[in-house]
Amino acid sequence: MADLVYRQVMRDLKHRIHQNEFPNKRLPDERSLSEAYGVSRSSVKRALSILANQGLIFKKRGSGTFINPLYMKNQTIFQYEGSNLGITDSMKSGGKTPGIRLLSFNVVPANKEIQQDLFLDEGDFVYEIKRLRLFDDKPFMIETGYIPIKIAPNLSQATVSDSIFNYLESQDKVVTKSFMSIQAQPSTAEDQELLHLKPVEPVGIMEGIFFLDDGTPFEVSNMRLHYQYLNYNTFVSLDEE
Amino acid sequence: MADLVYRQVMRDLKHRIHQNEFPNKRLPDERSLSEAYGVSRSSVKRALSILANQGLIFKKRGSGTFINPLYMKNQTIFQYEGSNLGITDSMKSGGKTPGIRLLSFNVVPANKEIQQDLFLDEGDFVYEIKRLRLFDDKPFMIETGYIPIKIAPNLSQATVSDSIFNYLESQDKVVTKSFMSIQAQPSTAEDQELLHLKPVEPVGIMEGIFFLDDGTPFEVSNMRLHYQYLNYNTFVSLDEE
DNA sequence: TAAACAAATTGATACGGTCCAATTGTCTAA
DNA sequence: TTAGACAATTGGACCGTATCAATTTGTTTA
Repeated sequence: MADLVYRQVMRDLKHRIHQNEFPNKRLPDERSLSEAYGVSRSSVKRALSILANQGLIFKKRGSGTFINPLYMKNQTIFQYEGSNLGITDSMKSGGKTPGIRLLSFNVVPANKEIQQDLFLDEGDFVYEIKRLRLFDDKPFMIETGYIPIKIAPNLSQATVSDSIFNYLESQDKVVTKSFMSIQAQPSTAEDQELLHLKPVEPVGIMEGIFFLDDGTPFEVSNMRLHYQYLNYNTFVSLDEE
Repeated sequence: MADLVYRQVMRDLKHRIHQNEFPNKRLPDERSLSEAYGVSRSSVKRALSILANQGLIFKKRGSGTFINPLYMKNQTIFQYEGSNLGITDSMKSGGKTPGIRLLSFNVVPANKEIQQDLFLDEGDFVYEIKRLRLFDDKPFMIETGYIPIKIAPNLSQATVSDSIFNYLESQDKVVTKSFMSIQAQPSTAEDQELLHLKPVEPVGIMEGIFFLDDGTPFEVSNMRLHYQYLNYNTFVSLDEE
């Protein structure tokens, strides 16, 4: 994984950018980089185009390749790079202690919507996992997830009380894609109780469908977040590449 | 623009997918496509990789390329493709009538945060444009935008009462990238008045920094949305390409 | 019949070449 | 002095090839 040429170039450039090796905010041209690294120009292009998609650099034909000044100026807002899909891991990386309290754990027939989202048939069953997520012992999110039993037939109460994504990895299944939808709503009585919210305080809603590597939809998840913990950052590019 | 080979292939494949030309959810292999379209395999790969990033298809080495079942089953949630950055255009595409009411229009010195976001120096001035956005005559969003005067020296009250992005296009400046941050908050008294909200109803906050094609940060915008209108959808992939 | 192996299929990586398009700087002519 | 022509630089598009790796399929073997 770490030996791919374009990834090496990508990583090295990222590193050099962080080291402020290009104070004039301008990278060497592609042909020079190709020669300097001893790789083909195609590989350099590939590395650069990934960095551009991540918002680190901007390419301008006829002029050169430049570092996004914002990326250097305010690194905190740019935490997007290498973003994590799983909640547990995202938290850990912040150096805080994540916690999980299992609220309920059932097997139920999939309703119409879930059938559609998870590509199931009439009569298929799913786990319904309702969990309260904690952050340094403070509850911040109510999560209701649905997972087809035929994809993970061995889910136990113990497994589900920990990170499901970590469990999956141990089964050689990797979640690398997801479709997310973000909304806001007034809090319900249950929200207020579980998340310690005042009546005027809202919840953020994140609904996600998570996919395995091969495109199989694996889980639909409905997350109700304490509003102060919802902060979704993303770099949007309309280049369609 | 429309004559690029990989875009033609991409568009044609997208079209054929919509026409349900691949009922077995499987696309022809890359080599066949290359031959059928009379283009190189590289171009086919490029087209396919864009479609994969958009979540339309999944590629599986050694097996083939498959259509994301969700993409066909529920097209409404997948409106992401070809997403629009500008508010006005996004609305129009929905077949509804967008409206703008100018609340205030001033030139003010950029504060520290704006200086940082827009890469300005101490003492630089920016337009401060506060507008109420309407949707079929119903207010749904309060937008406060800041634009450096040195980038758009000729902004007039009339210009600003219409779509700024459309104005930019007429000046041959294109906005293709943005950095967005999404949050939720209880509504303030002003929110409640302008957006017709009850006290318990929240607002969605979208903050965005918009970039011109060459990477120049062009505008910071703070958008307070009626919570029922905040619905941000996105396809997330951890492949880093 | 089932397991092991071999071959064909299919996408991934990487190279290097050709030509094009946008930008910038320079030189020239009015 | 300035406007326009020209050349050099730099990224973009596209092609074709070679090789590798994962998966599936077919065949052989125990």
